Amino acid sequence: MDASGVQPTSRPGGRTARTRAAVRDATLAELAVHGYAGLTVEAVAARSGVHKTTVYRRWGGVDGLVVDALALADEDGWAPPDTGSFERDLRELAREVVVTFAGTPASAAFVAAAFQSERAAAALRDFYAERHRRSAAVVTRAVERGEVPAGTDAGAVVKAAVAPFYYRVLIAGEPATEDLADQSAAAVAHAARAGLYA
Amino acid sequence: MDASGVQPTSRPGGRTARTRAAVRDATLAELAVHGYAGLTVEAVAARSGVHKTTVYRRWGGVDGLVVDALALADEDGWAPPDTGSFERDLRELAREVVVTFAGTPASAAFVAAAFQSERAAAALRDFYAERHRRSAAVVTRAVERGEVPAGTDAGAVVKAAVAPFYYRVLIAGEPATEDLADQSAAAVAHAARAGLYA
DNA sequence: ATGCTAATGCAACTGGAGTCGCATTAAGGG
DNA sequence: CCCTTAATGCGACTCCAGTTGCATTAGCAT
Repeated sequence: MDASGVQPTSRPGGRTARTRAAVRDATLAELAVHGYAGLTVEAVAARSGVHKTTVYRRWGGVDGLVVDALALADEDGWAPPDTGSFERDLRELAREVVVTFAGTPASAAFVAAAFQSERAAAALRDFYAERHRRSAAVVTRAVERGEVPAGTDAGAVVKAAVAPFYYRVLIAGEPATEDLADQSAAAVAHAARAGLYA
Repeated sequence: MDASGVQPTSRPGGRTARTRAAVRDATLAELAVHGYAGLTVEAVAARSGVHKTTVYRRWGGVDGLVVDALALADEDGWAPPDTGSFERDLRELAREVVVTFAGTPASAAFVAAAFQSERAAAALRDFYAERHRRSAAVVTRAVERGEVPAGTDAGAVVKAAVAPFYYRVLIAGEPATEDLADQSAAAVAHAARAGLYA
């Protein structure tokens, strides 16, 4: 599938690439200032210097802008932590979530977009599926080291460790701290070692 | 605070009450069919037989409609399970989340609304704060029975147990099953008994 | 270089969300 | 029962997101 969500072009030359980059940058800037609820095609067009008709034609609307921005995040070379210790890996994973939400204003916007648009929802599902696929290595290595019993559900472990932060920040509207990351990682690691995620 | 979010009326007589009930019902019906993204004041007005001007005046917009509907859920007499066992209580709590999301189309809409409107976000925060306040009894009773060490953070325990379901259903876009509820409850109970949420 | 055409720019148009001023209805007090 | 006025009904109006037809610019092949 076309990871970007933007219609492929048969003429990917200089101007087209410049347009796309300008729109992408403008989208992230607008998201940082106004959030998804305040994201408008018109503002992105004005900020990027690209005509709004062009934005509508190539991105389809605000949801397409977000999908394109999300595809960027998917293309980064992210890899899960590898500290040599299961619990420390989980802790780093959880801390990363906290830091990302605090430092990347667009992250909550991606979730907000998913609630408004099926296209954005599909892109977000793909994004998280890929993250979880990569994160499974944390559990695999723990099994190899004998820290965790074989047959442990890697996906369930990773999701249990990070879910409280998404829940607090996005659903319940509470702040999340790194202390909570330590607590969550310790609790999940303890249960996983006992074989409760098998 | 005015739990409903609707402007209080100095004439709460028959017609006003009928109007509000009709609009509330229409809102829930529209949410069930179109979700929050497809919720329009015009459709609610048409379905309820109330003029759209009235809806705008009393509810302010689509977000107000959702806030009012959410206030209803807040007024129910919900109480956390009390099975006599810590782990079974947690399991019931988690299963309730799964069942509610499967059976109440409006539940996801409340979260979606919170991403679009500060009013809705505040209402949802209040809703969850109240839920957690009531749920803390599960942990309190477990402490009294000696199942869990004193000083355990009740909020953290409850959130850890239910967060994976919100995460899966709302963020990652995966289905949630009752089997996962059992797994989550067992893992959290195990960690709590070990004093990891103190 | 030059012609073809994909990609973009541009302005006018459409449609629906939300507002406003005024008319009408009915709740509640006397 | 009648009077006051809160609450609602009603239609016209504004405003902005999104669309459309046509003009212009610039990739890319020859």
